[in-house]
Amino acid sequence: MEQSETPCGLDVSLEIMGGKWKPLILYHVQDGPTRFSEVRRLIGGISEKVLAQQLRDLVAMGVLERRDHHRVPPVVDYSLTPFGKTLVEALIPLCEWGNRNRAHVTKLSRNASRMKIG
Amino acid sequence: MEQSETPCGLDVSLEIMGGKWKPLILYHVQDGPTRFSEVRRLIGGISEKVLAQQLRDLVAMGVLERRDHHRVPPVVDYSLTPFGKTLVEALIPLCEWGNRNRAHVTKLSRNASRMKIG
DNA sequence: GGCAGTACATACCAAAAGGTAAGTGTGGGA
DNA sequence: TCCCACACTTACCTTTTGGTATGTACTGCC
Repeated sequence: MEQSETPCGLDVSLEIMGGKWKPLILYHVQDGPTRFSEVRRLIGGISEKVLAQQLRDLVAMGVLERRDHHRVPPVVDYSLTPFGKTLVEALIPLCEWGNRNRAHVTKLSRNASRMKIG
Repeated sequence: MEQSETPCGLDVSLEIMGGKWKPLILYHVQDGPTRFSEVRRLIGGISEKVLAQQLRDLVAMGVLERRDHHRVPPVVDYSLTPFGKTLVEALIPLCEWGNRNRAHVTKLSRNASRMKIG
């Protein structure tokens, strides 16, 4: 990206939210403080280990805030920082694009894997 | 994602453009037909092998079109399909977000790696 | 023949990301 | 005492992605 001549900030955005799970985590936390187990449930299919790791990164990058309620059993929730909210706003178009094109892409994926086999 | 209760199409978008290089490729091809070597130059830091692989995927998913000019030396260019254009449009907010927050994120990255060492 | 330019492909490996299984700490209740 | 719920952590492994080095195909030129 260092040699790019056009202004593209995707390297920056991707540094924060790149990967399989971070975009989804950010999306699902947008409605307010969300508990670890609830984040996991909303996303589906992510292991506790990977979720913990990804949340830790997002907190470190200042887009998520972690609040420990000091209870037993533990109660911890995660919410977007103001900074994080700006990022999620930038993610929404991509989310909507996905929704609009879900059927089409599903078909494409099937065709693509057929071509690989054939 | 299957168990998600809120409509989030990010799984779909990420299926097409997920990963280190695809977003950047899509961004850099938006101005019209772009040759393999030019894509590589614009992006910077990507190997020929990985570029070829990523372009192949994007063509397979119908967001890029490959045109071979049947010359020697070979002349091949890649351009966005109409479908691909809609995707790049959805990527622009993320790109702009990255540009706006580049300095802030650079600082965060430095702090994050310091914390890991310390 | 060798060399050039271009767009790949192949072989093998490194690095990163993700996954499964089991473990830890804490207070509360039976 | 044991068991529970919750949010993690640790150990070890698998899968995916990216990387380096080299090779291939093609025509034209010296």
